[in-house]
Amino acid sequence: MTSPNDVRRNRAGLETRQRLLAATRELLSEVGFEGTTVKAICQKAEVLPGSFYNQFDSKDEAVLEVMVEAITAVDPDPAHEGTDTVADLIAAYARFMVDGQPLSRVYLQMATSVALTDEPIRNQLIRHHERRMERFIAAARRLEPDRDIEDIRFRVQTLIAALNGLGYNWLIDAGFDVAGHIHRLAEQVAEHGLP
Amino acid sequence: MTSPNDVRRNRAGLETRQRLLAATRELLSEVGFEGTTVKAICQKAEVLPGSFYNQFDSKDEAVLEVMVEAITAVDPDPAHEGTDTVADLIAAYARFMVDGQPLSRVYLQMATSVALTDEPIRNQLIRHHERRMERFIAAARRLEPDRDIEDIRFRVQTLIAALNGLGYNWLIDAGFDVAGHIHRLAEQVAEHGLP
DNA sequence: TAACGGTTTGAATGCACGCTCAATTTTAGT
DNA sequence: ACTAAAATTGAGCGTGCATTCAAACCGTTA
Repeated sequence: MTSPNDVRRNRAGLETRQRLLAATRELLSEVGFEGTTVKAICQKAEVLPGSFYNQFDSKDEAVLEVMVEAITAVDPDPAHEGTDTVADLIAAYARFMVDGQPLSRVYLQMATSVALTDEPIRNQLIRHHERRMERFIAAARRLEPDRDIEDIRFRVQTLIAALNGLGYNWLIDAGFDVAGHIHRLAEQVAEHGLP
Repeated sequence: MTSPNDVRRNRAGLETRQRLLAATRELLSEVGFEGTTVKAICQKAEVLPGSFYNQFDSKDEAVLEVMVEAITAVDPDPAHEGTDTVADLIAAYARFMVDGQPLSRVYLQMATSVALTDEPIRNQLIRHHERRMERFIAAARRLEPDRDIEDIRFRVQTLIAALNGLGYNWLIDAGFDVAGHIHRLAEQVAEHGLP
């Protein structure tokens, strides 16, 4: 066991761990899961394979840690839960996309690669998605209390799908202005309610 | 060269080729690009590796063929271009998703895995996406001729992103009712115009 | 400063991958 | 039936992957 929680570590070791995690993040975001090899991680982190395995039991352990990081990073500012508006939530997603790099790119990629074959990751993603849905729905009911709850649910699902879809556009075509597009979407919702 | 166009082939060879392509489609859809190994393809097609390489120069050639297949399959009924409505196009996408399996799953996966590192595939995807945008925009202008063209462009982009996003939901959570959701979306557009 | 233990080293291991090939069998035109 | 080309066989090759390990190296603390 070399898990960081049950072993007394030196400062040097913790630094190495951080460098390895940063390298894993960047590689996952740039070249995807296939291209993220232990050798590449070690080269980027300027560390030899033996040190990698002093910090992690396996390659998957490092990758998993970055992915869980990515999933939790999508949920912005949990303190405001219960008071944020739909426009707030949409804007927060745009911010996560652009400022949250490279983690945001990892998040988008994950959904259609590792999540398909890795049961725990998939379940975590699905649970996260449901939580996000509920938060959007709560905000939408505050915005339009009179609208039918089923209708709100349907519209929120479509809205979140659109946000993710725009993210995928951006993932493939780096020139696509996600932030601008999502910002305009947020304005529209603020003015005219859910689409 | 073992390309099927410039070599005289026997019936047996063509059948083997079809079986190998079918196996590749299914594997890409079920286990993604990583899990799709030559050995797995051959086992599923009940063929030995030597025969695979009698039909294809490389694993990538077979995978590429399936991916191009998937990209072109999204464009439904090109004959109706110029007369179809937005609701038609949306409904056609729902049909492709459900009936077009396993090709539709390959299409969705591709965008966030292979397309990131494979330049030709990425360009083909981007070009395809633009063509689809134009077709939706043309239909939207027929539906609402008075609306500002930039506004239509923005709404269509959001709409297509939502369709793709719903597809990704379904990719991860097989229980998600894409067809139903997209159908409801088509109805809404038919009644109240673009969201 | 001694010594215990975490850290780094880098060569080495085993394995799964894509891919090859000479021998053999099957197909199809004559 | 003959024959030339196509298809199949399956052992085997090289490569690059994740991972291991004994030895050397330092940080920390008593």
